[in-house]
Amino acid sequence: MRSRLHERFQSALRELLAEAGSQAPPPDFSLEVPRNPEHGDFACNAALLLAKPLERPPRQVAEQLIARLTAGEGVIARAEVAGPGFINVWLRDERWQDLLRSVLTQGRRYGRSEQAAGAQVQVEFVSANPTGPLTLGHGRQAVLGDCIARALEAVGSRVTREYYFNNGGRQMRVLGESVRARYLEQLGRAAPPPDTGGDAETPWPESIDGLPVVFPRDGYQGDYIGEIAADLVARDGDALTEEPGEGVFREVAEQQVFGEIRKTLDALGIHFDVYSNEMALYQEGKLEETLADLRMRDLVYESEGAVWLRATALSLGRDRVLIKKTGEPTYLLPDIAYHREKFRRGFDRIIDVQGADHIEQFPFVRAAVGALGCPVEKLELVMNQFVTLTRGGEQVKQSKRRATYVTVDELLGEVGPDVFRFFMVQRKAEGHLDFDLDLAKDTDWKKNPAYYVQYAHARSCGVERKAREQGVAIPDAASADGSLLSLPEELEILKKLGEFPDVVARAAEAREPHHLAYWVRELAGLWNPYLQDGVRHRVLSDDPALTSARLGLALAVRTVLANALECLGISAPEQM
RNA sequence: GCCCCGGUAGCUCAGUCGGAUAGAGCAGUUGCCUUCUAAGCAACGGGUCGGGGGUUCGAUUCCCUCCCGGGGCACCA
Repeated sequence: MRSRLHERFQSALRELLAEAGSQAPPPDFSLEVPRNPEHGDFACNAALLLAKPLERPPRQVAEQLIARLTAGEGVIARAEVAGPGFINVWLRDERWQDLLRSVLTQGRRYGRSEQAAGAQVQVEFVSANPTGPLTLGHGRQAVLGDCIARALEAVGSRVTREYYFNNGGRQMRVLGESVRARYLEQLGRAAPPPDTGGDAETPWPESIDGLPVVFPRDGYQGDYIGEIAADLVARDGDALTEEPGEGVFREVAEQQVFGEIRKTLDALGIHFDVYSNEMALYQEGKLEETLADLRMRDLVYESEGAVWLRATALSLGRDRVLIKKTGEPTYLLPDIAYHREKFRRGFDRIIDVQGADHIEQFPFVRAAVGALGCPVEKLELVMNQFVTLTRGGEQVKQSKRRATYVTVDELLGEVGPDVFRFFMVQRKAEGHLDFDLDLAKDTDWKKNPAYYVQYAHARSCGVERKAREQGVAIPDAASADGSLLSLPEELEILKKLGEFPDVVARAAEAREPHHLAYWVRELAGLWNPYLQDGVRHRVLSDDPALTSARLGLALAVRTVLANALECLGISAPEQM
């Protein structure tokens, strides 16, 4: 609806400019749905922008534009100049009523488009290393990344969802050592680690009561480590006590932890197309290759026994270590190699979704792959801030170190995936998110926005069920007739439905799926009261024509609610 | 100290590449209504858009500066 009107404005602008002998291209004007309905269905600021190049007062320009817009047949019912020179436009009611038919015709496709048809996009997200269960921050990112992917798919992109993890470095070794220590403890061959209260100054004894302390100082304290160890004891008894290093334990732990992560993601309805890892890059020689190519461009030097990236030559603030003096790479080198592979795989667009604690690294990766000749304008970063959890009106303390953080699994157990997803996606990514557990657990549909939206859908289905029971014919795309939908609230709902394709497009382009969550809440906020009223208007009434029209509206709203929820990966139940 | 992100109603937050009288939900007050699924509708109250300066027809939005909160500034991930 908006895009057609936008074209009309654009051609009117061109005419006006040409007439005045101006070579200037039409300015980038706005055409928006105004907050205040008294300002029309759409409001346009074009005349204000054109006033200067045309050297005429804005209101006069507006008049001339209106004359051109309203000439000939009309989707436009009326247009008027307002304020300093805005043009407010009202469309004919029929234009909105026709939406009923077009929504029902398009069905599940309504809202989708081909704006980005065929674009190959990679979205990399979560990418948590398999050292423990997913935390709320990961959960937020999982939902965010998946919703971005869904929005992109809705505008025609072909999306590869990808999960990359580091499994070659020190953290995985510590993971293995932690499991080994618990294993030995359970067999009575090692002492449990002392509680230092997280204080790095407290000494770490080599043994307690004659038993060695094997648990590493920076080991993983979560219960899941002990569980993995217990599995090993049950499976192999004490056969592993003589294992030389942490290797066996590390492999088992990685497999187990990663399996759990995938289960969690499954429960969230998130499925990755590709899992990449650091070890594969090693095995394929990608690190050496990348290092050699960087060296060729004089971006590598050695100092203090380490190998450095000369990032200052790429106008970054400082140089950074690529290979530690221990001979082990930092995460920077594999990250650079990995991103280079992304470019080689031919994506049109590469989107990294990363937590706020990771963004420091991004400029270095981008600069490095840029220096290696990759078209970095295709690479973009979506950053997401942390999640805090509020329970009983108080913030829940989270400490990764002491493993007292709340996991995605725990929360899913309390609220289920639909509520979890809705709450995680409803805030813009770059802002902090306060997860209000009391509200999330509240099953009162009126209060809990996730249920409120789902309930709007379920109710519409209920209306249809009731209609069938009463033997009322269910309208379809061919028989639906919106022309009887003339109550203000009905037109308002139709206009809302008309916004949906624009909302999807915006969510996709801006990588901001929270707009969808807001918008669908607004639609439900119009529809639930409409159904609730039942006095001023009933869907099922004595008037067959009106019943058919309103039933058509119910079907259309239900379709759009379902489509919007689909974009958010949330189910649209037919009953609640 | 430097970098990134926030600061909008009592609370949680939207706010369209600069637009008109700044919005929603929840919470509060008042009146009405009694339902196609679990009550809804209407009205009211509530704001120096963190402070100050600048840019211009116009700034919550852009620039500068300061304050507050979160995160980051490793040969940790």
